[in-house]
Amino acid sequence: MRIGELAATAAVSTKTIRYYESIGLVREPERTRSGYRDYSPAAVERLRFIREAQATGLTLAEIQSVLELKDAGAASCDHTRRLVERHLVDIDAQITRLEIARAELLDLAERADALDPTTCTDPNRCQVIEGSP
Amino acid sequence: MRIGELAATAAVSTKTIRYYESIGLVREPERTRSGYRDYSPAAVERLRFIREAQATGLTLAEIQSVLELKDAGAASCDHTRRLVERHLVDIDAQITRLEIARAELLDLAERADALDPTTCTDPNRCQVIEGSP
DNA sequence: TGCTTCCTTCCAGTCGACTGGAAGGTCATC
DNA sequence: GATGACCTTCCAGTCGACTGGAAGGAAGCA
Repeated sequence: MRIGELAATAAVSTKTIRYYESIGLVREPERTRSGYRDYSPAAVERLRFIREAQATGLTLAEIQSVLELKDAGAASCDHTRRLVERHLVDIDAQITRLEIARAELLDLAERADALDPTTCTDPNRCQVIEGSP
Repeated sequence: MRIGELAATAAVSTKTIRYYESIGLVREPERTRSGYRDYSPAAVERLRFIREAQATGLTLAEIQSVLELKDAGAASCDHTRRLVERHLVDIDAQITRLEIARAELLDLAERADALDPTTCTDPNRCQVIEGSP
């Protein structure tokens, strides 16, 4: 199948497929005599795999390292598991950062509610943001 | 004071200060006869304000809109509060996304633990990532 | 033959917040 | 007058995952 059909089937853009090819995430397909990319049905699976892995938060670089092992025929479960675990640590760190930011923002919002806006006139001071405990 | 001293005092780089000036976040300072930037002590406060606002998760564009109101002498508490509240909604959405991703990853990790790696040999399938319930 | 739709390559831009580096000017100190 | 620290401007690059657009070739149909 040509790139347009693959794109429609896998619900990605043709641009994205060519981009994936350019970074080595999908292999170069056969070409028709006129130079069009000609994909096998397996390409749909590969794109689906990439999208699923992406949905779990893996970056394209991480997905690529899984795919390379898969392509080499290696038992990739172990590698994938390590990647997944590393990513889990990252996600936990991100969540922690966001929760800290969230608490700070809540604090600001409450302080803003408690303040009289007419007293907030010093152009070099904003009582909402400044003056944290 | 010159840019190096300001940078050291406010714990930012000179590059960052010039960048902030280029996007209008800090005003153009006076210049010495030789063309060096010459800052008033108030610049330290402004940078400190920017860094604090940034630490609460506001983007530079958002900080700029607060600063513009402050510079205009307007009562900015109300505007700040709205920005803060909007950002709170964003953060909650981000946290939710991350928690979903986290649950998926945990699931993957458990599945990986339960699998026998020697059965993961089909180069087009990875039992860890695929076959989600 | 013309029209449309699809395909090709290649280059450049997006977002956010900087950072690096080149080429050259200025100031204080030895 | 030489050295070194500091300053100037300007241009380009980073990261990640694409997206836009130009210029031109190919396939199918009336």
